[in-house]
Amino acid sequence: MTEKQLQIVETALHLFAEMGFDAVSTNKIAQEAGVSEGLIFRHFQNKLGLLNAIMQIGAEKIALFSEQIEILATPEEKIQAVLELPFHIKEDEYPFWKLLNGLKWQNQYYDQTAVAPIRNIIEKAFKDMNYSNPTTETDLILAYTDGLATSILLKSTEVDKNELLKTLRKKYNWILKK
Amino acid sequence: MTEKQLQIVETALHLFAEMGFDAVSTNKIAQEAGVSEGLIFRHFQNKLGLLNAIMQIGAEKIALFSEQIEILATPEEKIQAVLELPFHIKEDEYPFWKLLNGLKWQNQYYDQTAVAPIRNIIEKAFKDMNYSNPTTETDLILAYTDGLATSILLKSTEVDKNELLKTLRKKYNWILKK
Amino acid sequence: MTEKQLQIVETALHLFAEMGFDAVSTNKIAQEAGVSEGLIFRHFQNKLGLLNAIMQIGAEKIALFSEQIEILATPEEKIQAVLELPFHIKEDEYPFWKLLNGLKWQNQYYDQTAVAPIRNIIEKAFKDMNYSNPTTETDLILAYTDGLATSILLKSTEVDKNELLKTLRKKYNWILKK
Amino acid sequence: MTEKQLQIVETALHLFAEMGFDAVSTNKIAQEAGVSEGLIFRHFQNKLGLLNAIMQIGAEKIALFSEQIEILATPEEKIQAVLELPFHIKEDEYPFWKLLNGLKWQNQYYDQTAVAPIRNIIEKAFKDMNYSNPTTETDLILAYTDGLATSILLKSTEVDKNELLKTLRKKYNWILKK
DNA sequence: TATGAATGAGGATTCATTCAT
DNA sequence: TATGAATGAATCCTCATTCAT
Repeated sequence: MTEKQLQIVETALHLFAEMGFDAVSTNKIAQEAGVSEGLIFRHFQNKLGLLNAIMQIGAEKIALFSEQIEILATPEEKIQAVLELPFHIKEDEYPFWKLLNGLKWQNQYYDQTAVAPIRNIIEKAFKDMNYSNPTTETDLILAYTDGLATSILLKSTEVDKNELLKTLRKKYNWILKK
Repeated sequence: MTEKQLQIVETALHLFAEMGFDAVSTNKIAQEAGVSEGLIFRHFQNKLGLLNAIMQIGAEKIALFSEQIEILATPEEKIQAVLELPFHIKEDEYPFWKLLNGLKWQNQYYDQTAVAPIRNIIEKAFKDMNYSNPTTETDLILAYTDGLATSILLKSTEVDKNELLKTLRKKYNWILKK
Repeated sequence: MTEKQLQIVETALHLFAEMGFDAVSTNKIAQEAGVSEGLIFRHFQNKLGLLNAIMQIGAEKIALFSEQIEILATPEEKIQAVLELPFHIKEDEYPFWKLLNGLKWQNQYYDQTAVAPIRNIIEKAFKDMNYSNPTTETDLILAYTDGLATSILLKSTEVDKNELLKTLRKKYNWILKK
Repeated sequence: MTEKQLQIVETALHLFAEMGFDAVSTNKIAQEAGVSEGLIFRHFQNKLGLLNAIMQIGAEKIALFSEQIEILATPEEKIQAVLELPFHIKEDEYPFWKLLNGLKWQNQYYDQTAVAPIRNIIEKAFKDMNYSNPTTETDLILAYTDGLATSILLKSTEVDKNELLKTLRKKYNWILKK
């Protein structure tokens, strides 16, 4: 990716994350990125192509996350790691996660392949732990993860992440109790 | 509200919920509602006015929920009731909740006054139970609620709600453990 | 058709005829027609829809021509009538014929169904006259008609139509000779 | 002309001929010619310059035709030769003639100097034959030529050129009759 | 010579909104 | 109340053209 392509992608990501894909015009992206509008289309074909490029970059980051989790020793550690994922998102990755979460609610654009690897890890972990209903347990864990991420991403200034994590950890033995 | 106003509101709600506010044109709403485009503006001033009307109706429903919860006897029951809210959303209320969740990620449109009453209930419940950190506990409960709602709303066909609720309930004593 | 629709169709026809379909912008049509650009799309969906509307109107005129020719008594009269068609095009119909001729050379847009009825008349006439090769004779007549139309439409100021017709008529007995 | 220049000219000619000058983008020409878009402008200044280059090459070919006709012995032979020109266009010259014919109908682009020499030959021939109205006779011959060319160029697959020429030739004595 | 990134004006089209009826 | 014609600003996108390499 050239520098200008990166500028476009970064700018678009931030704008999409804050305002939503449809609420951001290509003109606005171009202006804020300091490039001509035409350049967006030369590099990404169309607005959706730009979104896809952004999502692909994000999907690669998620894949990295997954790999790091998969090498953990025990299923319990894996589950805990996923549950704590929201707490380890760096601030500069917030826009991507905001975008991903926002798109979930628009069935024209949402492609859930990006997050699928994470679900697989959890489901396998519960199976390894011989849970009778690994799918349901997975749903519960992911719902919790999802809710925590939402809280952190949207209320970052108000929520005390450390306090939240500390309190969450006290509940682990119960969360995992069969 | 006249019948035509209702048609407009209902149609818009469904479309907004599935596609997102910005992705739905007033023309599309008018067509699907079987009314003229002008009528939307006569009744709701502008597109945002229509959204506000929808949100107000929804806020009233949430207020009803809140009232029903507030009359419960113990704080534990209240917390449990909130946590189980997602399981009691009727299918015809899905669109409103989808819309609300989608809008959360677009800071131009989101108004969180609608859901504030619920937070107040939980926070007060934890205080009544003499928790040392009621705010954090509230955040955790609401995050879980939020995640469960997301799961149910977006994967309604795949998720077995009964199974999920049964498994969730097994964890209550721990969830609430100080 | 409302008055504004007619204005659009008329203006577009003239511009398309003089400059070619692709060389005329919808903005230009709107300005010259004294309407907003949006109105073109409300009434005709898109630029091609506008072209189709124009062509349909023209096709109806051609159909009228055909009917008038078909009621002639003898095959010879019919052939002569077709050959003289170019001389009877009224000035206000020039734009349509210019457009039709220009489009012939662009295989994206050309639809030859409009002129098909005329060919049928000629071919049948030659059959009725027991020509051994009615198809070829038809090709020759239509080529001549086509060339005459081209000459008249493009060089109207320079060509003396009366003189041309007079000279043409001297050749009829030979043109039709088997 | 370098090889790349030729590629550009050839490709552009074919595309212009099939789709029309305005309907072909320089980008498309570059892609189909396998060169960069910038090269078109280095060699031909602008899109119109490319068209002019094409037309000039064609004009030279027409000039060659003219010379071959002018050396014929009698005026009758010359007229016949022009009338039969369409039958002697080689398939690889079709695109140029198609382009020329298409441009006739777009008064921004059309330059009729290319075909002027042919008209002069005919007009002189009729004068040499002491026709009283050589201009009108010329118009008729050229209209016929033009119509025949149109038929051959646009319906090459359907029209049997040999049959057409044979039938045409039967009519010569009459065509030329004063 | 040749490339391809970059531009910005202009393209068709859609949009929310207004207005006469 | 309700329609639907009409608007014009804004949308996404394409275009011919330029320029650094």
